[in-house]
Amino acid sequence: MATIKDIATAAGVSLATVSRVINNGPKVGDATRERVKKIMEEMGYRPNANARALVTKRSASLGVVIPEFHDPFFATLAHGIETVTRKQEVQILLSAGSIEQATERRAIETLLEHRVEAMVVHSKALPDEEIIQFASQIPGFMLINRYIPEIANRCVWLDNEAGGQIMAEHMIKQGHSKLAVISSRYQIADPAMRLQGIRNAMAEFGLSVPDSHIEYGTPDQEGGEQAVQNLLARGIEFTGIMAYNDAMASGAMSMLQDHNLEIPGQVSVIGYDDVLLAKYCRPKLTTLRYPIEMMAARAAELALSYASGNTTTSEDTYKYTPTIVKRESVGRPPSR
Amino acid sequence: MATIKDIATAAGVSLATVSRVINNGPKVGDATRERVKKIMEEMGYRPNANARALVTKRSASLGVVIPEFHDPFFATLAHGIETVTRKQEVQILLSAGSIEQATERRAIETLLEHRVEAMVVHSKALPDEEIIQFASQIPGFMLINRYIPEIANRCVWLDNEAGGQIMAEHMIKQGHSKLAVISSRYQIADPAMRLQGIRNAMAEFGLSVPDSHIEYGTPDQEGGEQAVQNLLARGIEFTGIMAYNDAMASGAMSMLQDHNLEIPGQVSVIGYDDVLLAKYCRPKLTTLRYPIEMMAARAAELALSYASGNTTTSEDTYKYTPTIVKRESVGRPPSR
DNA sequence: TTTTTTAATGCAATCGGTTGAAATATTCAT
DNA sequence: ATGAATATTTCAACCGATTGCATTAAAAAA
Repeated sequence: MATIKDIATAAGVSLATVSRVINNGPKVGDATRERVKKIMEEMGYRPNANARALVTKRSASLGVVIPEFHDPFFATLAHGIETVTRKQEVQILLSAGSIEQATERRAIETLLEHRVEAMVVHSKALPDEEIIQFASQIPGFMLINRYIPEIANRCVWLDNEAGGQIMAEHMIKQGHSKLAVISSRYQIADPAMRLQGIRNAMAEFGLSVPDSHIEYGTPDQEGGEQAVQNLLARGIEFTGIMAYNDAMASGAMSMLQDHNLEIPGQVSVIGYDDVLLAKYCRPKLTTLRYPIEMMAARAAELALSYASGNTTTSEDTYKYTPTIVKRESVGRPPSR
Repeated sequence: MATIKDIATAAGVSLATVSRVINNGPKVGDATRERVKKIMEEMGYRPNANARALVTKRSASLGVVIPEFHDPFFATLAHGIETVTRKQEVQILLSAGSIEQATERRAIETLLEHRVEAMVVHSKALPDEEIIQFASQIPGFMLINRYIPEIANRCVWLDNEAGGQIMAEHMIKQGHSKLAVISSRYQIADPAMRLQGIRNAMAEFGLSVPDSHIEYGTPDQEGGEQAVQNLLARGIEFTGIMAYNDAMASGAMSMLQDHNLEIPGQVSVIGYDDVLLAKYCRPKLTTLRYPIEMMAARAAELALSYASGNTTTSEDTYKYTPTIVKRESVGRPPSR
């Protein structure tokens, strides 16, 4: 592959001049510029991004750490980031860290080795201190879906508790009082916060969620199916189910339907996240909109902005609150 | 960020020695090795991947070009790649090219600038010659989901025609003879090939697909909904629908259900791809399994292998054939 | 103890660019 | 025509590593 030196030789000019042509720098005569450009074209020259990053200390790329691509939620997140990197002509360097301390750490370190000056990180496993450490080390470090007060202006996050509250309030206002909860068994903050929000709302109306009405499962369709199965097997009575996410909600619906329970006629189901699936399943899922794409885009913009030297003017905080999306899976409880 | 020189100074040794410690090279005394390691640890040293790539001409990363992350199909593809890069400690550099010549080309060129020696490319818009050109330029270039005879050993692809055939045969064997087709309106090879396969199968049984029974739409849920709407509006009679992909199939099912048509009681629907959605929708979709994750992993392995100097022993070809996944959306046609 | 052999370390060139300062060429006003 | 001002172009140092070769120190053999 042709180097800048080859071009310089072919064009009969110095390296410096070629470099200036490449970067559309000033101080190059029009004639020379054209000639060099033509030769670059002919020789199929491509600047070496590594060499460039080395000397400029800028990499024109944004690092992203997510647990996995597979999950539609993270795919949407990635898509949000992509919309801004595309606009800014920045590359995406992806590193997957699967909700495990070691892999998350490794993922960030790899990005660090590539000297990406901006990164959007989704980390649930690393302790606060370590994240703070990274954030202070990397100007363009942005944390998504997690809030750490010490680095508030580096966090783009969703108010999970508010979401839980909104979810429960909606169900209660529809007339439900016997509500079951399907939560995630993973020990990260989110399920706990959503549950707390639910509890708050229930308390507000003088209700509560007995432990017997809470089932924990893997946060996917199977988890949802099993949870409902358990609930049913234990003979729990409920007219509504609040799920940790849409996948679980969808699994729950499947299982309910298998037991010939009508949705929302006999049981209402509400999800969380509003991923694609919510629109595709039947009945269409009433859920909470997690504006992850927008949030991811915001995080990417901020990361890039901080990386290029900007600092927050105020102690901005990037908190988002989910909103309810009413579709078909929630209705009034059976009158009986 | 500390450089190798800082470490060398701190440890009182030369750059070369530090470099050897980093790379676990030979020719370093045990005592020195330990001392240097300790200092690297203390100073939080991270080798600069750019500098390294520059001198070694190897980047330890794999480039990926896909149209978008959002689509579950491509998310799965990316996931397949990730399983192998994770194992081989290789980074993923993602570049999105949205089924447009210009962006696809740009995406590949960007990867080229980063001197990634291995890449997995999903390109539908670039002409054969250009792809061949890239392939000859880049030893580790692998093309996924497209077959170009001249570079057969660089292609990992699905036999779309066979898929169409299997799909139609299955429907016919179930007893269907009045079949409608919902295809994609995008002018890429895939829809045409799937349709051809369908035609072949029909012909085999003395049947055919009149143009009136084919609807074209965007390859997503809306497209599927509209297609069915059109079919119904035109008063076409059919007992089965063969969709271009699962999203369209799911849209089709929604619309059929909105018209109180039972699936599969009155109308059977078959999809293509077997993405997550197929399991989540109701009734669960009978579809063709597109082993994209496995294929992507294979492509990534090959890319990495070619990149590190291996060549194919034979004129291997990496063709995959879809298999049918029987779920709930296909049954016998109404006896009437 | 001296000479070989082997192990450990350092030197210095190199990868492909960027960029401030110096050198050279060109243009303009006088 | 001449010196000053301005526009082009080149020089050379540097970014942070790797690596073949030379050098030095230590261990083994004579």
